[in-house]
Amino acid sequence: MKEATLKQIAETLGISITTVSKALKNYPDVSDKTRKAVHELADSLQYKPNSFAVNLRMQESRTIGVIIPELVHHFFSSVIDGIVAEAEKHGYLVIIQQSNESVVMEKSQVELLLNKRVDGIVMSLSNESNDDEHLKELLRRNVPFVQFDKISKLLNSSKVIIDDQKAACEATTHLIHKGCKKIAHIRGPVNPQNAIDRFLGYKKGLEKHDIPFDPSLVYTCSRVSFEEGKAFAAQILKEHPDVDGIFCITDLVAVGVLAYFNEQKIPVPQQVKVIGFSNWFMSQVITPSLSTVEQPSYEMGTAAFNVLLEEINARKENRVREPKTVRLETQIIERESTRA
Amino acid sequence: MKEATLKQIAETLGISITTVSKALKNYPDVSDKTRKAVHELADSLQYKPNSFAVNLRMQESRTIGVIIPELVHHFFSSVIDGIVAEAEKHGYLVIIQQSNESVVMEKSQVELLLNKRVDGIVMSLSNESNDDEHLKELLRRNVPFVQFDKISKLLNSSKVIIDDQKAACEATTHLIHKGCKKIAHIRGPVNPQNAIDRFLGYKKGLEKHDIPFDPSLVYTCSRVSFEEGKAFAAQILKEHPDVDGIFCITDLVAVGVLAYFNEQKIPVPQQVKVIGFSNWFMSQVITPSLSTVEQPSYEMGTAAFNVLLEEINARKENRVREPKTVRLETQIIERESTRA
DNA sequence: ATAAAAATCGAAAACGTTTTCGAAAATACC
DNA sequence: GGTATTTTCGAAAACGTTTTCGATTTTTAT
Repeated sequence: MKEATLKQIAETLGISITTVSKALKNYPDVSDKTRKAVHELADSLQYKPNSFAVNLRMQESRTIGVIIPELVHHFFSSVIDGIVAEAEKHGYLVIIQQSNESVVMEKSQVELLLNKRVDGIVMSLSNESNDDEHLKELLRRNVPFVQFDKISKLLNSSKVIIDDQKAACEATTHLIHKGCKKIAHIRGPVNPQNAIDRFLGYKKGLEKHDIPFDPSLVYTCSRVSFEEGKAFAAQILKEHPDVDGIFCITDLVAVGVLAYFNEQKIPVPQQVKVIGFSNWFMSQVITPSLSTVEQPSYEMGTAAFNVLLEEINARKENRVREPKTVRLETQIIERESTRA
Repeated sequence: MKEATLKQIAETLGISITTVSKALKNYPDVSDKTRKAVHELADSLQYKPNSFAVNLRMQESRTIGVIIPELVHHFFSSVIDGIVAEAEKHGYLVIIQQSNESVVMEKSQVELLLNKRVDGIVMSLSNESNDDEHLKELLRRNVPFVQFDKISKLLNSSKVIIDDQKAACEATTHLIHKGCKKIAHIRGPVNPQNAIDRFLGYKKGLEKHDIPFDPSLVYTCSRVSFEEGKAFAAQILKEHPDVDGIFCITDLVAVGVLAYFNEQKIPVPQQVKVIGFSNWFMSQVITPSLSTVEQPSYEMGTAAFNVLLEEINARKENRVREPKTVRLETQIIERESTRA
């Protein structure tokens, strides 16, 4: 049994396709009688407009693409949650792609989404992304496009971000207020803008409180993993036994640090205080619970979709539109790992 | 600047659309000279076939839909990871939908995906799902469809699952082998098949070792949350102070239990041993680390896609195909929470 | 009654592709 | 040279919808 079409309905009712189409969309120029007849038949046949045809005719798919570095990740899955929920409200569907932190994948995925002619793209960059060419291409082709979280600062696109530098400065300040004198920073990889900004925020936090910046206290993750957190914790303890505070690029790393300290029976927060970033769910359930920076992930998702929607609509109406940047607020969450 | 089309290429080259199309697809009946010319022009114009038109013509979108109860969830995001990765290998894109554990949403999302005419649907049921009508409709309309994890057993569709009953029996047995005499079970909601099966497995595990089943030792979650885990831990301790083992429907709940025991300084595993289910990432980083049942989530995703793909191809070739059930292996992972 | 206005309908183009089938051109054969 | 064969090409239909614009019918006004 095939799907019902306008043609079928038209033929069985002895009217034209045009009229059927208009009847279903409640155009004013169709009589009540035929409108009703059409609706009834359509219902009984379970008629659904063929979206392939609608897409072709309307030149839109009501589908957007999202590219993120990693799916199994508390932050990113929360953002996607927000995007999908907001998209659904507006009748859009969401295609998910995962770059696995590789620019090559990222490029081929952008390509793929472009070929699929999605109405727009939301994207958080992979750590490798030093190459902007595929993103510039998006702008050149005037594809609705918004970056979030891990962005390319130079690229003149719409963005949804937090103020990483400010947040990191606040996190560092939090440690200082809790009495830390010698604070290490486990930072993210060199490329991503937010790793850079958080590092700068750490530095600024120190400077503000007249603590000299010591580059040997900065440890750089490559994979930003739990294991790296553990390893760096050990290294920090060996190289700087008097460290009394650690600010980590993200909660996952901080949890690694805590795990090592647990193993070694290093008392947290008494000997060392630890603060993470992003407020992963995990952070509130471990012992000791982890202080962190709340990053409104779900809201980033909804905001990203809404900015994208504006761009989509602008393009549809042939309006020019300046890229827009939405900056969301963060907040320090104090838990056991930094109690005085 | 508009996207290039076959027509454009045909006109500038002074040949027909047909020939351009064939040249690009390397049909044998086009001369080397024109083929080359077409390819060159197409490349320079960055021609990409309009997928809307291709979809309409070919009656397929190379896109599948996935409906899950919850996105921000270690298990489900891992499954999706697997689905997306496998789909990408085969040139398919994946649309994600989230039912938020509501049948109403689930129904409207099935509807939506059907209207979008995705090539197939992969789905894990919401806890509420007692109503099968929308799923039966999928089968009636012969839509390629596979269920995973939380399935409707009665529905004659393809499935990718684990043997929940066996796994739960093994988990219970594990506790018994570690010396537990009085084992409580925090079970999932009443509807989902896997909650039922895990409960049955628990019962069977007890019976096998001649431990009488005591219904008052079974606690039923409604939201399967961390908080519920904490609350039930307290309740168990009050109602059955001599409980020495707890088998939890999932790691999240088990982590709640551990959190409560940590607070109350109840020694785990000395006084009570705890085992969870699913091997969430969290479970290896908490203290004490949580014993659990490894559920191959990523593999469930890849398997689900591959089964779906078989169905899609069968339908394309008008073959009839019996629904297929893939059963994946589980494995007990012993950690600190059940050490003797 | 007729003319003007309003209501109702449908033909046709367009969206861009794929594929069938027959025609034309080029090559081969005798 | 003519015929048979192979290469190369293109017209046209089809996928199913939306929308413009003109035609027809009905209603209202005079």
